[in-house]
Amino acid sequence: MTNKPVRVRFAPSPTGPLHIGGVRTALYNYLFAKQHGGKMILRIEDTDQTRFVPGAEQYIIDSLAWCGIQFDESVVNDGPFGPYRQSDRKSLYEQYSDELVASGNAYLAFDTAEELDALRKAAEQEKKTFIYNAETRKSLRNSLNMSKQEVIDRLKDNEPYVVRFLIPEASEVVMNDLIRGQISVRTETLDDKVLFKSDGMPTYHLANIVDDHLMEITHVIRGEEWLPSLPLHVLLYEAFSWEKPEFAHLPLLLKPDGNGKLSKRDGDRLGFPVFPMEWVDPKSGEKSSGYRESGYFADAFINMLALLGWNPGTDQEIFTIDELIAAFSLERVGKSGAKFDPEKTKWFNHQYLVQKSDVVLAEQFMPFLQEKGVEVNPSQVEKVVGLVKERVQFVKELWEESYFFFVAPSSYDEQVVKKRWKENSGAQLTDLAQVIQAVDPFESAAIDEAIKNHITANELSMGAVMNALRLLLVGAAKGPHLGDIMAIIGKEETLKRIENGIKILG
RNA sequence: GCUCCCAUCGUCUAGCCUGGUCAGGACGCCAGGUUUUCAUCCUGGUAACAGGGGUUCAAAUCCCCUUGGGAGUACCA
Repeated sequence: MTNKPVRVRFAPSPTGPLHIGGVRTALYNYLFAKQHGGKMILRIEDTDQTRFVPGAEQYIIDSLAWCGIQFDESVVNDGPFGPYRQSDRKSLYEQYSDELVASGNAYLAFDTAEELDALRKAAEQEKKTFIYNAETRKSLRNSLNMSKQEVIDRLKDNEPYVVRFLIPEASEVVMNDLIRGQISVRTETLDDKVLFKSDGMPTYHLANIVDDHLMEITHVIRGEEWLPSLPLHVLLYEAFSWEKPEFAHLPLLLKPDGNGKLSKRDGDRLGFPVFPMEWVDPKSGEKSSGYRESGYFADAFINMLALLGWNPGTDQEIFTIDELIAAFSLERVGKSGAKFDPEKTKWFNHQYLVQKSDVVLAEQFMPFLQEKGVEVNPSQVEKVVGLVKERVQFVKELWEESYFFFVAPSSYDEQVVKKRWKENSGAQLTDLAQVIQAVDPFESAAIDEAIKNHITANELSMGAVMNALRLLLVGAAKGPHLGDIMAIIGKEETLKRIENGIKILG
């Protein structure tokens, strides 16, 4: 490991929304950078102009901001190593491509895409894979097989060409991965990847190495899908005689059912979001749900993601972002893919919801109340939220557990009526209403005491009376302590509900 | 097909490097308890070292094979 200041980058391609696997990669980069007092860089890798999706770059920026992942240098937050969008760095790459050709590490190839396609198809017919390598490159149309003059003539004729990396023959590439340890591959199995495309843009492989070098990236933390191209990247660093960064390839996020990499489609198919924020495809108009819109807290979402593939080695599961920064380490990132569990994500959200103050929750609950046409003062909502927050996972579920604080029951749960409403219930509650009427001040403890005394004095059944009372006040067999409910809705409303209920149920 | 990576409860995982605790925790599920209801909460339970060979007094742990899974295999990233 070097002792240079840590610089890591998250380098997405703006070809669509960022899914949770990408968010996790960004998160691990962020945690690593923060822990080491280093810099976190966002670099947009848009070297493929054919895959440009409008809005994707902004989506990436916005959703990471929602997650609380901040960048020290990015397309919107310029720094000393910019620009941070590869299309804006276009003019930079050709010289490096040329340098590799000049040093004999790369060559020009004039094969057309159609020719190569045909070759691949033919190979496939024989159950083989066409590889542009030592075996085949000698019989293809490239500068290795041409005289200098022929190459010059073709260039003069503006014949399209690509630059391919010349994979060294018969040697072993030995690589180190911070998570997996040493990995080695024989160069015979590698192919001469295109570094520079005929459209004047570099491929990912070239741009990524050049930019990581120029931006002085010290640690490349990326998804495991990049592991197969690590040998190429290592060879590229060696061809340039550049110092390589450390590499860490993160295990993949797998779909909850069956196998395979988690993909866009899985989310709405299985009923949970795969994106941090809602995304509307600009072409099809198709909508994909997001964690933010589904009611997840950003900190709960991040906490859940952090534990998916990494663990602290202790029993702690709830972490603030600062605790994550302090505890994170690449050494404790697992090697195997993790199936994403939507249920546990909800549990995390519940944990965070309960921890939030009543003031904050009331504030977030207000819009839902307004939507229901309920008018209440904030302090009232705070009290209600405090009483019911343990019962829900999401703010939006608060209504279902607390509507009876705001509106009188319009109907009574049939099952409960059957079970709790007896012939004498009406008479008992009429008497009880008298007792309640007399309570002053109208506070939970005082109400409880009055009711208890009344029940004891008259030798009534606590369960029978209270359950019937709950039915009239709530309309169902649910809700917090009855004394608390009555105190909050007030004496007048309490009596009204009792009277009204007796009228209906008899 | 080929190359590379991976393999502990249904899921996330600890334990593996430095062999020797009934293989630990969490989510889920089930049961019991608390409670005037429901939920929370508390207690308990369910459930795993993929298989086979070695090495060793002793293997989840070290080695090999098999099987299974994943990724990559574009002038995409």
